[in-house]
Formats: sequence, C-alpha cells, structure tokens
Amino acid sequence: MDDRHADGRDDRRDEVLRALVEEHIRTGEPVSSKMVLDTTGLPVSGATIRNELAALEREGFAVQPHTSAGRVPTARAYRYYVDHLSPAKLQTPAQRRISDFFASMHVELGRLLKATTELLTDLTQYPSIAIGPGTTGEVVKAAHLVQTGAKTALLVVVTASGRVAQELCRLPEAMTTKELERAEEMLVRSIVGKEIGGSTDFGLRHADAPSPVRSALGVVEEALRDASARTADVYVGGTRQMATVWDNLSTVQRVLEVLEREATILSLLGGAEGTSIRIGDELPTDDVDLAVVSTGYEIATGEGRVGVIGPMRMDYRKVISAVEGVSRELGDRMAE
Amino acid sequence: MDDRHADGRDDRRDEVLRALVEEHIRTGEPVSSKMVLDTTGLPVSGATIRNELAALEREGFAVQPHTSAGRVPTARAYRYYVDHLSPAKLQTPAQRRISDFFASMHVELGRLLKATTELLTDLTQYPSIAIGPGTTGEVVKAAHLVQTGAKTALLVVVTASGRVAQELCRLPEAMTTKELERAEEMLVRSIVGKEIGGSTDFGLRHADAPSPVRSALGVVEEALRDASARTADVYVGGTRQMATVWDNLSTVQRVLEVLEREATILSLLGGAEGTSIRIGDELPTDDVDLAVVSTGYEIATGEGRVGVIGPMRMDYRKVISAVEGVSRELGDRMAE
DNA sequence: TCTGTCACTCTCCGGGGGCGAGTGCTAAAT
DNA sequence: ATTTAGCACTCGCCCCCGGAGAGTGACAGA
Repeated sequence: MDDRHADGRDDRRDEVLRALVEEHIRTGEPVSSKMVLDTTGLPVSGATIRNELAALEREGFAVQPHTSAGRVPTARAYRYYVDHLSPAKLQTPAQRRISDFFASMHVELGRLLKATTELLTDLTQYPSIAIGPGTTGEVVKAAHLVQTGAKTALLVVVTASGRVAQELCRLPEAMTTKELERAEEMLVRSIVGKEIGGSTDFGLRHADAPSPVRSALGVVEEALRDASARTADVYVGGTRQMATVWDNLSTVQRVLEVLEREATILSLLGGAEGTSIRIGDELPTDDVDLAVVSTGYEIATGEGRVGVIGPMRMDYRKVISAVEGVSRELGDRMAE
Repeated sequence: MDDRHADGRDDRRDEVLRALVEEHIRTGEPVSSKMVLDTTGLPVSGATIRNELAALEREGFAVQPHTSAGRVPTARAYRYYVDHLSPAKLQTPAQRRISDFFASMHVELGRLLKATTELLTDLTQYPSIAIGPGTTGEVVKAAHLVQTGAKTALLVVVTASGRVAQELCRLPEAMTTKELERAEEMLVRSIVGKEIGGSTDFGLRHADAPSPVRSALGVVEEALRDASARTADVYVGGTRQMATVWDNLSTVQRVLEVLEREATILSLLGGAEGTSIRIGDELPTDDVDLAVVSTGYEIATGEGRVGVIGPMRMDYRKVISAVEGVSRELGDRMAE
C-alpha cells in the first residue's frame, strides 16, 4: 500500500481528512467545506478547504455523491484515519463498566462469552462477536460413551479446563449395554490424560477387544477427530443494533446473512494478530459498507477473539478502546 | 370468544373472508372487491362483494387503510381463517425434504436443533425457533468437578441421554487438588444414577467430610440447583429472512430484540399444547405484526417445541404443515 | 499560495393537477 | 329481501414545476 506523502507530510491535509472522517462518522451526512472549517478551526478560508477536499478526492480519499454536495470518505480514508489519525485510549468510565462486568459475572466460558458480546454492544452500540478458544490441545479429563439409540452413541469429552465436546457416533452394529460399557472403559483408559488434538492417533481401532467393541472404538476415534476439527464456538450479540446502524433493509439482510454463517464469522475475525481493523473490501465479504474491529484474548487453554462489526463509518476510537478493554479484562479474568 | 354466525353460517361471507386473507397473504396489498371476485369466482357482482366486505369491516375482520382503498384483514380475520377456513396438509415434496434431512443428519441434539431451525426457514422462508427439552428429570450418568481457578471449579454433569449441563461454582475457600478430587468423588457417589431436577435435595451439604470439602459441596449443590433451573436451550435460525419478511427497519429491529432475549422466545412458544398459532396481540409482545406457529415434539427425555415466527400475513398453510412435519419427524428420529 | 467572490449545479420540498383504483350509495331489477 | 347496475366521490400516486438552499468550482486579485 502506498502511503500518502512519503516525506513532507501535509499536516493541514491530514487535519482536513480527520475532520472529514470524524464529521461523517458523527452525522452520516456528506461533509461540506464549512463543516470542516468549523470543526477544525483551521485559520484558512472555505475556498482553501475546498481545494484540499478536491485534492483528497483526486487521491481517492473522498467522493461526492453528486456535484455540489459535500464529501463522503472512502474506505481508503478510514484506513488512513485509523492508521495515522486516531488517538485516544479508553475513557475511564467505560473501563470501569468493563471491570465491574467481569467482576460480577461468574459463569462458565460459553455463557461468559455470550454475555461479553452483550457487554460489547452495550458499550459500542454495534453488533459484536466472540469466538472461543476451541478445545484443541487441551488435556482430556474424562470421557463418556452414552447410548442414545440402538446403533448410536454419544461421545462426551470433558477437558481439564472444563470445556466439553460432544459428538454423535453411528455404531456399525447394535451393541449391548455391556459392550458399550466395555468400549467406554477402554476409551477412558486410552485418552484420559492425553491431549485432544488434530493429528493425535489414540490407536483405538487396534485395541485388543472383541469385535463389536473394537469396531465401535474405530468409529469413536473418528468422532474424536471430528470433534477436535470442529471450528471453535461462535457467539454473536447485539443484532438488534443492526437496524439502527445500517439504514436500509438490504444491507441489514446481507449482514444478517454474514452473521448466520459461522464460517464467514470466522473469516471476518480470523488470521490476525493483536488488534485488527478491517475496512470495506479488506474483508472477505463483498459487502462494502462493513468494518470489523477485533482483538485476540488469551486464556490458559488457548486463545480466542472478540470483535465488533459495524459500518465503515463507525466510531473507531470508541470501538477500539472497548474491544481492547474487554479483551484485556477477559484475559485477566480467566487468569484469575 | 364469540364465533361468527352462531347457527346459520354464511358460506359466501366465509368465502369472501378466505379470499381476503389469502390474497393479502399473497400480495401484501389491500384487497379490492374485484380481486375477491376474480379469485373466488363467486357468481355475484362486485357490488355484492363490496357489501360483504363492508359487513366484514363492521364485524372487525377488515380495515381500510383509507377510503377507497381495498381491505386489509385484521388479526381477528387471521384467527378466524386459521380456525375455520384453512385446510390442506403437507405437500409431499416438502415432506420428502424433511425425511431426507433427518435421515442424513447425525449429530447430537443441540446441533440437530440448530440445523432444524435452518431446515424450517428453508421450507417456509421465515425465521424459526427451536427449544430443547432441558435436562430436568434426566438421570445423571456422570459428574465432574474441574478446577478452573484458585477458588472456582466447574461442575459438569452428563445425563444418561447425553445432555450436558455446566455450572461454575465459586468455592468459599481455596482448595487443593486433593480436596477437590475428594469432593468430586463424594459428588459422584451421591448423584450418579439419580434424577436431576428442581426440588431434589442430594444432601451434599451435610456430607460427612472435612471442612473445606463439605463447604465446597454446599456450593456445588447450589450450582446443581441453578443448572436444573436454567431455562431450556434456545436456537434461532433464519434471521436473514427478516429483512424480506418485514418491510421496514423498525419492525425488523423489534423482532430482532424479541429474538435476542431467551425469555421472550420462551414466552412466545411456551404454555401451549400441540400446535399453537398465536397472532398479533395474542402474543406477549406489544409488537403487532407478529404471528408464531409452533408445535411440540416429544423425545424420550422430555419435550421441546419448534416454531416459525413471521408477520400476521404469513402463509399459515405452508408454515403449519412444515412445522408439524418437522416436529413429527424430529420425534420419530429421536425415537430411533 | 491563499482568499473573496460569483456563477452554476443539484437536491430537496411543497404545491398543483391529472389519473386511476376503488368505494358507497341509490334506485331499479329479480 | 337480495342483488345488480350505475354513478358520483374520495383519495393515494405520480409527475411536473419552481423556488430555496446548500455547496461547489473557477477565477482573479492579494
């Protein structure tokens, strides 16, 4: 990406760009030279601002909806804004709310993450997302095989940190309760204390056991693999905000579609380190008016991400500080 | 509720009402006398239909958006329609899709219910809801206490049918791993094989054990109660349809709000036997343009409900047959 | 390089008028 | 007593028009 002004940066133009972005974020309307002048307090005339704005348009930072309207920032403008022009860290009152929240929530991780999305939308007024750390790499504390039908059994694995994975197994043949108990016993013996994870082979299928039990264990091994391959759990909150944040039905629908597919959510947040801001076409969806601010959190058993999803003209300052504050406290909280 | 025509039912008026409702469902527009005439094929003139429509309006089954517009059915009209005028059962092609779906889905109950909501919206084009049977009354197969912090532990209970309940416990004092293991052992001894449920008292707090263990067990007992009191799990699918089903943002927002609160969802579906159709102000929300069609399903370990949520002018025939078909197959499937 | 000025462009808004859909009413017909 | 034909009337919709206002681009001068 080519930065603007390689050496002699133009402070005034930056100032104009910042005002353009911030005003448009605030009002949602095209921003006029007069608005820029008023908010920046720059000691120049409107004509000069207009020249700057025209220059910004030439450089691809702004567009006019029509001649003789103000300017609207482009995705590129937001990108420049968050990279170079956005200061300010978390205001204390919000920080306080976050601390209080985590101090008062005492529930297990899944419900905590769901509640965390609610907190994030309360703080930011945008829909939000959280993904859990998944179970890969955790140590198995207990395993159960529960009969749920003549030829089906449910595999339940509890990890040392309290996560639970479930997976249905279709047994190749009907089994008696006794046989299933035998299989469970062998399962427990071979996986408790080991790590659950992608490539690990527990050798269950070669277990020394009578035929129905052995073939069942083969299926269970496959179920184990499926369970560990399963994408991390995803929580979405604050969808109610969408109708206020985007102002037309088709956009709302597209965003709802995005948030309904776990895969797209993962791709919105995935593949990033630390705090990530993705604006417009930087996202793997073809929705244009979309931006995602997300950051990772780390807990003992792995890492996940929390994020906020909104229009390109979202309040990045507020959102970034909220997301980072929440992620930090979430990590602290889980470290006890 | 006063039925219309106590004895001498007026077949023609019913026919007009049916046409009014069905046309408005189809088009979403006010229905004119001419439309009614065309679709019913009644051997009368437009003037007669107009008289009938005026009568229906007097009786509260229709309203005019303005003078010299067609009629729009009221909630009462839909109520009468579904009670007296709606025939037709599930078309075979949809039935087929439902069977195929359940024949090919082999996952545990939670994911199955989530997928079921997707099936329902595929079939009906409306958002849909499923609630699980909860764990109350199920027999405990296994229980675990997992240390998640210095003074916190996670209670995990697995039932004989494979459901899992989790609840975080805040221990009154720090415990060693040994002590926690001892507590877990006693927990297992006293609840495995018993039913989990509201009023059962396992007497854990009076266990014969050293002090930190005993006080921990008291907390665990409370957590058990919390877990069994927890409302059944709720799944929502097809929210993406909302933007096509309701045509203005504020309605979409109100419905999103409704669907975000588990409590409201439960109240939308709750307290009904068999197939229930709730229209407009029969629902516990003050949203007017809302109707919910739901029906219960029964599986070995309890019962839940599945339903579809839409505007009052939804296609009740299609929705009812879809919901009933899905619920039936779901029950069959879980019976194996 | 900046500024003041001015003509120009384009949207937005309200009013007016014609059109068409659809009704309600009335008087005649069955 | 019901139904029908006919007709006047109402009202939303749409298009056009014109004025007001916002905002720009350009140009010439400081």
